[in-house]
Amino acid sequence: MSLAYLEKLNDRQRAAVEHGVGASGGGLPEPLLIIAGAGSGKTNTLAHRVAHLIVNGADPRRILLMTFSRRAASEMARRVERICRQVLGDKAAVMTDALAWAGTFHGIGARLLRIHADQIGLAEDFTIHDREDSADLINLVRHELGFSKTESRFPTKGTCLSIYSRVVNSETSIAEVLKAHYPWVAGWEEELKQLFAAYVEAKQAQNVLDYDDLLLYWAQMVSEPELADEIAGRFDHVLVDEYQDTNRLQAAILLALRPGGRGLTVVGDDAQSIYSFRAATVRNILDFPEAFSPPAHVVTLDRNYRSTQPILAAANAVIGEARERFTKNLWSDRESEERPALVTVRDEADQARYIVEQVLENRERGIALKQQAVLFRSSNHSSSLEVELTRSNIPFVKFGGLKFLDSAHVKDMLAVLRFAQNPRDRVAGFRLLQLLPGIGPQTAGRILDTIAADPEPLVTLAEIPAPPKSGADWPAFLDLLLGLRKAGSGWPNEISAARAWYEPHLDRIHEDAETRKADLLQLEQIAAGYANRERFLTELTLDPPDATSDQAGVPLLDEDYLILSTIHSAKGQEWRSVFMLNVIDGCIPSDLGVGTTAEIEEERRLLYVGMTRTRDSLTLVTPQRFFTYGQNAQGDRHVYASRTRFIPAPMLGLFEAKSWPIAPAAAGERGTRQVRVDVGARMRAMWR
DNA sequence: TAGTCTGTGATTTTT
DNA sequence: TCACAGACTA
Repeated sequence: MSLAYLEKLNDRQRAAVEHGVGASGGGLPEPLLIIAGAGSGKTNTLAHRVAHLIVNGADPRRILLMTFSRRAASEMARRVERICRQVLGDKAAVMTDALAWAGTFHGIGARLLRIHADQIGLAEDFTIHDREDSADLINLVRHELGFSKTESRFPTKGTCLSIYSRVVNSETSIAEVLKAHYPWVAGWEEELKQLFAAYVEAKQAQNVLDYDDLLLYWAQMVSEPELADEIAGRFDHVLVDEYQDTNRLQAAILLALRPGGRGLTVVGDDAQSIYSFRAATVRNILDFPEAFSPPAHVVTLDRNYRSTQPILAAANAVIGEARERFTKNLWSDRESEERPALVTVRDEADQARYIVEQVLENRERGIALKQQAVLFRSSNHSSSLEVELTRSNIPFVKFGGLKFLDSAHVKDMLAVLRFAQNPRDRVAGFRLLQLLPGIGPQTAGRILDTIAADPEPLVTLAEIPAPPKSGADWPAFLDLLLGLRKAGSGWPNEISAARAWYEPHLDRIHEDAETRKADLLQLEQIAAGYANRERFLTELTLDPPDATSDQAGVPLLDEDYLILSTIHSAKGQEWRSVFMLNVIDGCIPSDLGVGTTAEIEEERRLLYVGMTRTRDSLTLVTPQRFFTYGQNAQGDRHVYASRTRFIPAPMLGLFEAKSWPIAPAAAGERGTRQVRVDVGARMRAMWR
């Protein structure tokens, strides 16, 4: 048997791949922690480990592989197959197809819950609420409890949900969460407790789970010894990627799945921990070794294969200022003369023009648009760039921020399907009923109340008298729902039926119905890719399409387009050329994230994550003026921005400072002041 | 029920 | 500023 694939790894990677595999005694490997710096071949190492396990006889059906996104999971599966093929030949495809338990924590949780639903008193056809749905349900409960009419304002639905979610995911008390993260809400602790209790009851009555429930129910299942044996017994090896971004609840699940740690491998980089707002805690990865006895084996990968040395030098310097840090500096033997650029521009408009110019120049030099990315802290930072790109006919795809699924018409369509799937889902029903003319919140609520008691609510729905003003729309509505519920027409025909019913209502409700219809067609195409309605709803909620494009529809794979992405969504990716927007105080770190030192530290890591995404060229742009929208009492204004505090003056030598536009040559002798206003050009421009 | 008006709170990142 | 919630009116 040839193990040539191991030859291509460096010593550390190889140690991580081989740890405990085929050990004498034949038991499962001792727990392993791989600290993998940015660009150190982390994905590749993990894929090799999985492949190595399979090649050495591990049963792929009994390997649980958890990644932070489904895209990462399928990428991993692809690599595993490629490696296995070198040894196993054509058998590899069969083996890696059996790698069925690869996905996100939430996705795997949903699957296990459906399998064991019966044993934990859950109806198997539960539907899953996304954040918005959860917030809507909290809102309904909030009204019922009368908290919407209090003297001083009760926190909004979104805030309530965030608090709830943090309490659950961090396994702490409301009081602690309020004190640490929501001090201005501290007076509402009792009411919040009531609200959450009622929220939990509502979810159960309606047979719905929210994101947090997928983890929470899973954790509950595995804390019950008998069920724990059954579930943990499904797996021999459990491997977790991006472990620095897991929370306490997820750690608890892992520990319950592999109590002694045998067979457990986790990979991560504490310097890239950027999800604490989701209750992720870097302690998980730091405390991992000592959670076991003997402590877990640790392998550190610090050789970077991605970026050039000058880029790493700058990134190392930025993370070097961190108050706590556990990973070593990254190193690379990719020499380069080119330091990362720190470019000063006048304002956001110039920033956009500069990016467009540079992107096009890069493309002239043979770097495809897809190999270039523009990163930013917050989704709205790219808006002026998006305008400029559209003007210049540069196609782009944006990751992060507002989603396709958030638009009202898409949610309406999904509500139809969800209500048919689970007629006890009140949020879906509430939304759906109000689409009919003559039915508002009052009537909708009453109808839902009457049918709620019935085990098959749609039967009652068909029997109750039609609401007075709904006219001919009522029977059509019933026909649709009953038809869908019987699942007579099959998938994906069901979604066509739903769309046929919905479109007239869409025309009535929205002015811009035509553009919205295009989205619905797209939704229908996406739907065709799933086996049935339940799978479609579940997977769309757990793994929503995360990109929006300037053009309608998802761009074809062979088209070239520029990547725009939030730094968070850029995790794990790499490009040949990376631009970062608004590298100024107020954006990175965000004004909102400077409350505590822990928050500031996370913002620093965010900059680090962004900088380490690139292979060849890195450009940080700092506009001198930045427009803020009314967050301050004064309202709308622009501020004179300064370079981010994470790149203090002593660090400037690691960068190539430039300003743009380049001052005309005639003025060159007079020294190099950065601000230069071409008044003449402005005068001329007035008349053009 | 549906549309308009007013006052207040909020800010970002995502499964 | 903007978005949203609640109140008021036709």
